Amino acid sequence: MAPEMPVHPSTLALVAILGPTASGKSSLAVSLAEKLGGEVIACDSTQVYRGFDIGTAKPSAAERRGVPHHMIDLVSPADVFTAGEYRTRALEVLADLRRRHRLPIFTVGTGLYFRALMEGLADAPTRSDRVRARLNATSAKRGGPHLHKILRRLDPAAAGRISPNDRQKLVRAVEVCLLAGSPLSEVHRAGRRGLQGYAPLKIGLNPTRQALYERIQRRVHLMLERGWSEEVAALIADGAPNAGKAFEFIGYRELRAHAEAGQPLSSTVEAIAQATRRYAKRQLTWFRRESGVQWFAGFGDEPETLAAALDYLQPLLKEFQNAVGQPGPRDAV
RNA sequence: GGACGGGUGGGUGAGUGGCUAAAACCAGCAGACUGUAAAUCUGCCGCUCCUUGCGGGCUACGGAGGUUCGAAUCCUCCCCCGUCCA
Repeated sequence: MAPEMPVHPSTLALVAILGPTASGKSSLAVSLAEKLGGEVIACDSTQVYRGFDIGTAKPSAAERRGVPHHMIDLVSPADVFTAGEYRTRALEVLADLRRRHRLPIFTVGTGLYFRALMEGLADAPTRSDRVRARLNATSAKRGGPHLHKILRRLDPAAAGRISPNDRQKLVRAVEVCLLAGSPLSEVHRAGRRGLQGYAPLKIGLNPTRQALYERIQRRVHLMLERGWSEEVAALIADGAPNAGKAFEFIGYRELRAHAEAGQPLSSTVEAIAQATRRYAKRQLTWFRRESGVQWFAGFGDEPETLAAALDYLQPLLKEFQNAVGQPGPRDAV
């Protein structure tokens, strides 16, 4: 989307490709990077984990075709990575690309991370495992709605927005209230600082539901053929913690259950495909709300989609100085 | 050929006379989501009409009849499936 305001000389373009899993974001990103002088920045909560490669659809060296990729393989399986860390580190990457005059191209699978980057996060305390342990213990003892009662006292407005059954969000809300010493709603009201100096050009991939579901089904098999089970076995052998966040990822939890409890492979495959479909749906729900997205009907690896995306982007990119294929910085207007 | 058991909404499956358009779960669809987000949570889910109401009509528990004020639920016959006996 073209920026509404007059373009300040220091404003740079930023391309973001949004789409559900298996819609071909990575492929399109690499092609665009080649054509436009860009580098790829993954915006994906799972690809930051080292060792979790096949099931997170991390692009292989061959698929990257020499285009630099960022925000991949940042942490080990035992770590907990968060939206806040994503923002911090992605800002560093952006600064680096700015210095080198490269066009940032995001592949966005995790809507929250992208929003955290673009709109910022409130100045809230980071997660505290100590507080969480306490909250989880009491809520386990006193029942689910107990947390909700606490939150109603601390922050009635937030309590109104969060379901009494939503333990995860309740824990976070209470945690912030306790650590910040003021209601979460107030912390949010204080505002957040969004990304400055960039004009986001958003491309959405939206193949038909049926085609997407078929591709998901095929991709599960493909990943297994590439050695997904072996990867999981190796991760278990290397001591990747069972309780760790990374083993919550789709497919990894199912394959671990398959390896450990001996679930039949066919039902495992079905479970993975199903979970992936539901995930894709949630992603689409999120992306539909994203403003200024130019939607394309096909998959990102189809030549027509690439051509259409270029048609859309190239005229817009003329305004900015960080896209190659342009005659450099323009000195006359 | 005989003896049992069973056929319920897209699937699994509860329901043995009215409170049942029919539990629950799954699938599907829609939505929310500011540090776990591939997570977590919410709503809808036979068709249809409108004055959108704990509203009206229609269709529905293998098929056809019957009993009853009232049947997915009881009876009769038929069809299909499973197990066992011949």
